[in-house]
Amino acid sequence: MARMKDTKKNIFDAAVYLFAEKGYSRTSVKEIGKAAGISEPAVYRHYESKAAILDDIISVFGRKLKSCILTEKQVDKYIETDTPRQLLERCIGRFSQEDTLFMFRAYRIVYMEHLTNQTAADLIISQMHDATAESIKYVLDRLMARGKIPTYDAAFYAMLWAQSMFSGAVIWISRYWRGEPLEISSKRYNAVMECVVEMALTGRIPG
Amino acid sequence: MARMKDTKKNIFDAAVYLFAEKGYSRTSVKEIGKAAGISEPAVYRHYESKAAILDDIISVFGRKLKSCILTEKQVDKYIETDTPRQLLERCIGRFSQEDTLFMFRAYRIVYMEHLTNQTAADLIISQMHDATAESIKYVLDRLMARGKIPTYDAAFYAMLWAQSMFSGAVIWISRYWRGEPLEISSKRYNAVMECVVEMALTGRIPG
Amino acid sequence: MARMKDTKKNIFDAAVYLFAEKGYSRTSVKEIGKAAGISEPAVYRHYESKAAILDDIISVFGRKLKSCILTEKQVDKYIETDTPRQLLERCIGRFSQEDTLFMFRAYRIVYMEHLTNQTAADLIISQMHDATAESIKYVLDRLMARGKIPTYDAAFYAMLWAQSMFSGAVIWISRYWRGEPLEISSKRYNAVMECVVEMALTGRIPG
Amino acid sequence: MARMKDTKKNIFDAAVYLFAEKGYSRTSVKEIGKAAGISEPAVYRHYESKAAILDDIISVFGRKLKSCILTEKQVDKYIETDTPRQLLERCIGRFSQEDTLFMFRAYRIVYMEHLTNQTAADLIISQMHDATAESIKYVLDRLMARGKIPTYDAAFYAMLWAQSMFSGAVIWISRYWRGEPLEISSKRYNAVMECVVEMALTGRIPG
DNA sequence: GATGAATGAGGATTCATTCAT
DNA sequence: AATGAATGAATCCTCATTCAT
Repeated sequence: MARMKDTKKNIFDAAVYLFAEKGYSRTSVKEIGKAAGISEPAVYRHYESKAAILDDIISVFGRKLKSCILTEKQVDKYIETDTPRQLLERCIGRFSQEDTLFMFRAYRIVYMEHLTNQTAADLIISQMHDATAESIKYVLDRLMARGKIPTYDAAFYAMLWAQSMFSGAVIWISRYWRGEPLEISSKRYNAVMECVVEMALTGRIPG
Repeated sequence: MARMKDTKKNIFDAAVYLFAEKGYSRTSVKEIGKAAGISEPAVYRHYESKAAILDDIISVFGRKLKSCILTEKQVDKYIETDTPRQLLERCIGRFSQEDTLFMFRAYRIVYMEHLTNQTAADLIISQMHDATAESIKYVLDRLMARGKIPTYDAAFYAMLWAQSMFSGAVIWISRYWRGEPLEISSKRYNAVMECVVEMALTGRIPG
Repeated sequence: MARMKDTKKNIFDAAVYLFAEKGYSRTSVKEIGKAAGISEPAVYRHYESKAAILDDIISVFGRKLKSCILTEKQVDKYIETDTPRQLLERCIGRFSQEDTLFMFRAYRIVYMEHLTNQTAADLIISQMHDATAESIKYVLDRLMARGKIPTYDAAFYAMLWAQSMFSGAVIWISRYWRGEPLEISSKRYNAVMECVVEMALTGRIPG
Repeated sequence: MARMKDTKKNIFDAAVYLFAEKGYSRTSVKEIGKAAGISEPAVYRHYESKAAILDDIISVFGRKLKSCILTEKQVDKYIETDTPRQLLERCIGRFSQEDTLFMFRAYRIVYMEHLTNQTAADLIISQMHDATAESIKYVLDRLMARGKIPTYDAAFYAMLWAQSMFSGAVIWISRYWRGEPLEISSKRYNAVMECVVEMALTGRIPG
């Protein structure tokens, strides 16, 4: 039924909003219900527990995040047609416009919880960090093999890149939450990432 | 009275341990009291509220952190005697042996709370990130001015460096908390930082 | 409609099973519905409330129980053809094979609830205990009048008999519920009842 | 501190009263607190959980009950000085005046819960029933060995006796709860037990 | 006739904090 | 200076029941 799906979506959205705003443990199920336009117990029709909502959020976040990381197959395909710069820019990982707000909030949630939530921790370390670094390393290796970029320690640079993305995202989000206009935070973040790409292309610090 | 100071120290230490282990909101004042060897209400003799303990921890953390960032004065002094590599390695920011465990835990706490705690957020963004980047930029600028290192975009590289330190610390701590032996996490972190220094010296990605 | 009757029967059976297994108040209407293969609100089509289901169970149980107690008419009939032992064995009260499981469970339910449920309490005291004792007393009186068994205090012995049946049933059921094989519990119970009959016949404790 | 012990005693007493009156699951912690003159959370200062209160009640009940069952040592001692009737009357198991009300209520509680509470079930079956029967069998055996009572199947009669006590207690309590004056219920119970003793002495049904 | 959705009332339990001692 | 006791508020969650569809 459309109704049910709507309500579940409302709960999900409300929880994403509230968890991001106040933190998981500071948000009560009652508030979630209220924000979703239903009563507290009604929440339990759709989610087994408060924790289940968080799990759902984390898992959706993880899935969307994963889809931003280039697979080897994708790299193999794009490398044939993209310029090196185009290919590397694909690695910066941008979310579709419509997902941005969700990702934004989910990022924050996962961040807050990752030190006490196993799944969130795995997500950040394994997926956001390690998988991203691996994917970038693959791209760099392929470009080096084809002589498209200078040769250097791809593993190290991939890790630096991943850390920069990771860390940049946190800083960027935090600034935004503290009131900095989105465009400015965003611009800062992008400026750094541009340089990161530049460095990958030339093998040297720009400037 | 010495006794009182001891007790306050015990509360502080107990809170650091517990907040790091379970998170601020999942730790009860009762537990803190118990771990400090006193009763729950006794905690209120020394701290006005639970939040006051957190504030204290964050502020101590901030102070210690700040002392790791080189001031311009210090840079001006060291630059006369250190080799470039020595000077840059001072920027990596290591804590004295005896503070390591505290910093370790406080890092975690500040991290968990920084998205809902203004002070913690300021600390991370302004101090850990911006101040660190600024300090490094100053070092790079001075070294470039003296022709000791190649010329490149010092502002960008300082930011990359700061992000790497910042992000590395998170990953490193998380891995440790998830059970990875300290030496391994630590070695990974150091390896990356070595490369960061190397890059600063040569202006190019190593390898 | 046959369908409707079936559904009601399903609800009844499911409730008997669940109430016996977990107790009335620990069983939710949802569970009953689920076990009956229907939805929660559908239960209310057939029973006004949860309590109404319990009432139904107790009343069915009471009816079946009553049919096990010999009426004076029956006694007057059987006494002409049965041996004293045969007649007394009729008083032990056995359920038809097909009802055993239901009685078993209902016994348990009535037992659990009889201290807070008026109907159940009446059932146990008036019917199970008093009516049984009365019926047995009638049998003993008739047998004594005919000189078939020795003369003794029939009222007292009938009460002892009833108590033994009653108490034996509880113990027997409890042992079974705790995992003792049915045959063993059953054998123990029957052994005692055999002796009870023997005593009634001889007027003395056997052995 | 006297205060604490008082409060815990109050909680205990309130719980005994309420559990007996309404059943364990129909009684809320709030009610217990109120009846004990404290707030709901204060109950948790003294008992870990609602279940812990029940456990305490059952355990106290069990202890008092046990002290009513004659040990072999006691039997060996009393047999030297008591008349057979005196010794057998010791087996009927009476509680001290001051404990009567508690035992009364606890009996009811244990009864209600014994079908879903392991400890209560063990208590009833192992202790109330089996241990009582064993103790009585020991007494009968000793009296027979000394030729003080006729020889008969002591095991069977001990079980009959135990069942009668057990069942009698339930009936007696239920009648009382339903409004029958205590003296009448009590007199009925005692009358039956007198006959039980008489039978044990003579080996035949009295009257 | 049946069900998905919803809810008000209430359940056990935890917690930060206060206060009398 | 320290604590045992107590509490109001809030938390997550369950349940019997109703109602629109």
